[in-house]
Amino acid sequence: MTKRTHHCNQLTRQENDQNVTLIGWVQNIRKIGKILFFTLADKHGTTQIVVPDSNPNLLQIAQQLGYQYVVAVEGKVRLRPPKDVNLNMTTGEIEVVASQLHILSPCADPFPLSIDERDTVSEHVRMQYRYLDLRRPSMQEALRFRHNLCFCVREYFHQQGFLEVDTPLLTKSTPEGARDYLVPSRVHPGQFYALPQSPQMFKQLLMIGGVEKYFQIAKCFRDEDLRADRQPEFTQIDVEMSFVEPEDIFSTMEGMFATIFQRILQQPLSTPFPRIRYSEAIEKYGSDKPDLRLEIALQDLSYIAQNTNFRVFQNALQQKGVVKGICFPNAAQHYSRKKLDELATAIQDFQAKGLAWIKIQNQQPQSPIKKFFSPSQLKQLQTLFQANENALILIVADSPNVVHASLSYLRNRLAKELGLLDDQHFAFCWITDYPLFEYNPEEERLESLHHPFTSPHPNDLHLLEKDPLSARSLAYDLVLNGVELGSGSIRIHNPQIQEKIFQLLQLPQEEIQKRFGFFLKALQYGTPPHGGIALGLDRILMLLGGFESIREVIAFPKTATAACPMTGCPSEVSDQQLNELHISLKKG
RNA sequence: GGGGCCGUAGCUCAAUUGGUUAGAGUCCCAGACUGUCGAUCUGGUGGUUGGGGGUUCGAGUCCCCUCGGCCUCGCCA
Repeated sequence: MTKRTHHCNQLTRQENDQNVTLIGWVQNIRKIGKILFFTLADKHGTTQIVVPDSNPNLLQIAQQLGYQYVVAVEGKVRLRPPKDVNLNMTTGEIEVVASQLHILSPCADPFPLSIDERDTVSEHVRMQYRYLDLRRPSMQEALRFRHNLCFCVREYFHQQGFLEVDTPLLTKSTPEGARDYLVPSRVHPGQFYALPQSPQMFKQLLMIGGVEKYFQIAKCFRDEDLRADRQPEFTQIDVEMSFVEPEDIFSTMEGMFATIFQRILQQPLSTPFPRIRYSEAIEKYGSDKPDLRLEIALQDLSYIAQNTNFRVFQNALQQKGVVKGICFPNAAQHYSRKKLDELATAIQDFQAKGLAWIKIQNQQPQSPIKKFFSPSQLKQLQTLFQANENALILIVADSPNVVHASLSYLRNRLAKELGLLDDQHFAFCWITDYPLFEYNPEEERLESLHHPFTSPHPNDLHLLEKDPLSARSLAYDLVLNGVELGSGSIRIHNPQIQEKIFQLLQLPQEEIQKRFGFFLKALQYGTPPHGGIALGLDRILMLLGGFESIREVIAFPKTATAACPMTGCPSEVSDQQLNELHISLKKG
């Protein structure tokens, strides 16, 4: 095959007069009289090729060229006439005068999408022809970005003395948590492997195995409904360390991000990241994944509300609810009655029954509920929210969960609508001191908030029996710009405590042995204190790269229904395959 | 499982209150053009309006079902 001597972003006036060979895809052909120009593109860039009128045989071959043909061009570099220099191209000072053209591969017509970045192509078509979509420079850049970041992560952990260890993809189903993807066993009729939701138990077993510092860029699988930032298979930066406390994990990960920012983004990153206790995050921002690009916090006005005549506030407070609000300066004129109604409708998703609002306009509070407040109460409100002219205060009265979910949503939504969020700014924070358990009212039992291997907070061990819901854990989340990047914890290394947790989760002894027996056994043989974290690699790339969806940083992503329009998976399989797997399908 | 938006030429879109033969740009084909670079100019090809059913004199438009895409609530230890 013809070998290329240069790539398509390489030639400058330095190479003037040199004989070169380039190989690439034909981008666009311009025929002017008897001269023919075309742009040749490879992954590095583009170069203009001229087929001169002095070579009729070559022109004849050039006539056969079409969009996205793969062609090898032999020719001589020459400087363009000064008036025809194209400053938009790296190679715009030169062109290659073709002496030979070899069509290596023609391209089917019609071409199903445009490679040109200036054109928009629907995402469905992009997914169907992902291999063509990938030819777009922005997608090449996204793939390179992902590679560079992974490379940087591996180098960082390597230098810190970590070992990257592969863990199995065919493993044991451990209910609790997300729905598993199952793989039927041919050799064991009626039995199934599960694809890992995370390598959780394996990385702990590696600690028991004396590895001390483990990391892995690990594929994980969860059979749950999708979102813009959720795929059925995704990638985690998975980390586990022995003999550590939370702060050791924090500084290790901060070091990783500092390295990424320095090498990949070439911008400074301020460390350490702020640490915020879970309870404080909920009180101040209504969420355990606050967007700290925005300083505005929620305010509790229950003490004012309880003295007003407003029935809605009274009722909420009587039912152990709260009245809280959030104030946006300079927002009043942007929110008409109609838009405020839309906000009220939107928070119905979170079971909120209503939205109260106050605008400060012409130095006066304007509000449908103004009549329920005395002048001094209005004054108190304005002071509490530091509400100046043109401020907009949004208030929700309900149970704490509803109030926090609603106001957190409104905080994010208005910040976005008002253009207060700079996507070039990266605000990290650690959320700490999570509760160990939450109550599942449907199953009438406790559930682990993080996972059942999470160590209780040492100061709260005494609460496990009498008030488990008040017990804190040594779990933590890392949040970036309002998105949860991942979570981790210090693990339980004491088999008695681990068994105690399983009991509190009301797992029957038999069940515990069946699911986790091997793991409890392992804990008995000298388990080092250990802990770790797992971060969503795709989400990190999405945020640092300024993408709207993690699909943009995954070469071959799936749709919202977990399908692939390109390969057509999932798909039916033959009866023979099913027979071998001892599976019969339900009719209907 | 629920809610919202969407589906018209290969691609990106338009089509008035339900009213003539569903248009435009681009792509492709042919011709013209000796410095273009999203070339330009002239002409041409290209349609099961996602699919099925219904209402109507008449459906891209209204109704029902269905398929597909995107967003979102629930869900995601």
